[in-house]
Amino acid sequence: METLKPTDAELEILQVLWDRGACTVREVNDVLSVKRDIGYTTTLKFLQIMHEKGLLAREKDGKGHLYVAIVDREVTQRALLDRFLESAFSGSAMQLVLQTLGGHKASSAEIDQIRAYLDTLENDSKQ
Amino acid sequence: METLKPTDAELEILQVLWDRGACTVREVNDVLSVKRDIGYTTTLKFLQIMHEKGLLAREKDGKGHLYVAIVDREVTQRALLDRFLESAFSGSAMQLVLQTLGGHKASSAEIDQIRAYLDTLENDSKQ
DNA sequence: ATTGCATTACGAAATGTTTCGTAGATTGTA
DNA sequence: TACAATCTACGAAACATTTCGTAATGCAAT
Repeated sequence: METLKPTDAELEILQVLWDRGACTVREVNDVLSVKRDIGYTTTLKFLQIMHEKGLLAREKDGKGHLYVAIVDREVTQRALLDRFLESAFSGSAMQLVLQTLGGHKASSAEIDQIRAYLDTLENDSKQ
Repeated sequence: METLKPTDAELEILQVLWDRGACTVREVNDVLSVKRDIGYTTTLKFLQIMHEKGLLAREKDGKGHLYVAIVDREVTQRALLDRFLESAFSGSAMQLVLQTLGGHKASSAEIDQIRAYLDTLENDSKQ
């Protein structure tokens, strides 16, 4: 089993498909075009490559195709996170969490949510 | 100002230099060799490239050189984190924190440390 | 059936990254 | 001084990723 390691462009497309479900090439391209210049056939090529790699499924839809993500969002994020944690933070989850909390203002509600989650972590470890 | 975006190999080397301070090519190569096969001149080439790019400084040291990281560890990690957060988690710091806490067991002490930090965050926001 | 338009398929150029071979330079020691 | 060991510089191959041009195909409306 090949390690799950989408390229930047592939990840960009996965986000679109995770958010919106099955899409045509044109739909994906329209979304990507908002953020940056990209040709239609470039987007098409990415989708074809990702389909070959087994990241996406596709089905016929009238003239063209619908593409849909096969790989699970959370599973993929977890794999990416593990890799990133190791390469950028030498595996220190603690440092990553503190840096994240420090750099991106969280609302009181979010802070409470994290507290609640910490509580469950602590309780679980005491079983 | 060019965006701070070290490649994987460059990041690997930065970690070594951040941990150990100024190093010779041989020292860096010895560290990298523990994790994977890599030729001496490969390591040398990386250090030269990183020096050209302005990521590293170097000074003469007897026969060879000593290389030292110019870019700051926390600044670099922050830049990497921002990019990663956007590309892998669509910018949701919350999701990233929860996934990190969920996947990597933290000690009670670490959990307490995070709680303490959340407290300061909440207090600061009330000023 | 023919035309026109959107789509697909293919291939390859352009770019970025990693890897190392080879040649030449430097230093310490016999 | 000359030899051996170690280091640097350079260039290029190997590999991965991104990008798009062009040609072929499918479909719909005339």
